[in-house]
Amino acid sequence: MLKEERQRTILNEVELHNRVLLTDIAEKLDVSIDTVRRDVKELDAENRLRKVHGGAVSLGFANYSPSRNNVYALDEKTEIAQKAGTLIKENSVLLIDGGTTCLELARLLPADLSVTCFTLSLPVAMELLNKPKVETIFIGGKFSKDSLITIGASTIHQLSQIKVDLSFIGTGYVDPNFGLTEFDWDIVQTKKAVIAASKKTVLLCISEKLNSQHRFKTCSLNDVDTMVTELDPQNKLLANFRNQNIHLL
Amino acid sequence: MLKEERQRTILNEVELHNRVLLTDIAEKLDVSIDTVRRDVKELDAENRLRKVHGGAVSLGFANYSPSRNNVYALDEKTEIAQKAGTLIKENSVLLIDGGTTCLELARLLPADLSVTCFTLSLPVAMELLNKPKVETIFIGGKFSKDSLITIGASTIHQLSQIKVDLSFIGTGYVDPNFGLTEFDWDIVQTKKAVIAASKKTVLLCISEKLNSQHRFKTCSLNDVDTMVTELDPQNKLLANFRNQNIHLL
DNA sequence: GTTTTTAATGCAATTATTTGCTTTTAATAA
DNA sequence: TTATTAAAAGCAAATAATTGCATTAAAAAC
Repeated sequence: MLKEERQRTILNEVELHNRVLLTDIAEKLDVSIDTVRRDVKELDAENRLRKVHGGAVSLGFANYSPSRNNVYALDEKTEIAQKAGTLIKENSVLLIDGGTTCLELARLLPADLSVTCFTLSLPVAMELLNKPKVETIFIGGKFSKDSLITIGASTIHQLSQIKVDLSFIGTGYVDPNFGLTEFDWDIVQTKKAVIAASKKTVLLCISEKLNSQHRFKTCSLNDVDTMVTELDPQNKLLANFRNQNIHLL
Repeated sequence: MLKEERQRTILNEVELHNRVLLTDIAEKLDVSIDTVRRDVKELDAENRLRKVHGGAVSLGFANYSPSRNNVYALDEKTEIAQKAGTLIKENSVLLIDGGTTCLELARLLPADLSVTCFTLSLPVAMELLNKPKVETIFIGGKFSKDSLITIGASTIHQLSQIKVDLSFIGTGYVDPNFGLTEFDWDIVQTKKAVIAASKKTVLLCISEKLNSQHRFKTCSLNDVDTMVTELDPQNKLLANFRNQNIHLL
């Protein structure tokens, strides 16, 4: 039997059943497990399936790479995400909110970082699933089609059941006096629940949003522990945010 | 024997069987293996076949373009999804499982269909969020990186709290006697919970999976109400699946 | 028609791949 | 934790590919 035939058969099995055991394949093809292992290794290297301990799984839809071409102020957000990343400790339990800045944080998580990560954002979850050592737990609920996060009573109830070490949130608007505010009431309720579920909360916020406000209040500025912007903490734009019992990064 | 003639024969063999062994050809044409090797090398250089260790394969055989839509047996799955779609009633509450066939169902939901749709699959959720009139509710929990669905105690508990009109599930393996089986124990538990949370359950399954089985059992065949394959319900491949108290579509 | 040149083929020696087996190391499950 | 199972690494036998060379067949030149 030709190697190509064998690999074709393996791919078929994987595509058909999504997941196969090397031992099953070896038996089916009547070759040694070593051969199957080597084949699967090759196919994995060619990105035609994914090798896992004891078998192989279909790539299927797993290779999702959303285009981040049209992200507003991507450079600033990347800068923020990088700074925020330094706050993460190995083996801690995180919660990552929605929004493009938080998404960027998820994307930049190192591949060798072991953490447990809750999220209620669909794009963030997609990113986290690319990180081999991140255990991802999704907070379910009704989806907001606009923000791609889950919202509503069920989401909030589930958040009330957990307490994470560190959460990263975004906000629509932030002001030294009015605190964090949003346009959408449901989102505010969800963010409140996120903050309540966190020992410490980190706000990721591009400087452009500083000194802006809207109708619904999420929390006061000193309810969050750290605020990360793309600016140097000494920057004078942040003057009003000092002396607010908040750590600037 | 002319070289041209020989090469023509080789190509015929390759097209006919998708693959050939050099030794077989040499014997069949009664020339030395060297000659066959040289012929195949030439044909490979002319891109008329692909030379591999020990033989040759047809171009179509190994043809794999990573950019192309990568879903195995997409046509069959589309056919299944279309048939399954006819079972959906306006304003009903659905639950859609993971897997590429279920994903295809989600993709093909009409834009004007108003339904409430639960899911535990991340890709399915992505699709549903494109449907303006579908209210999407995600069943949260720990993510399986392989299958991109949520699994585990929390997921199952949440499933126990709901009762949907109609659920669509896939399966890894299905056999008239052994019923629906899977490779993964966690997935079986989740699927059990899905079935329990449904007034009616529809199994989407391409015919290639018929009469296959694996180690963990999800349920018996008659625990699902309808099975949809790409085949005509009268097809003889489905003979063993009739008289199983199951509706074939 | 003969000679020369060129191409095609088969053979043998060498080199490279493939494969299964064994041992060691790593990962997972109980 | 310990026991079990899988992966990796190294080895050896079998098989395939490559190369150079000799022989034969075909084509071209004289």
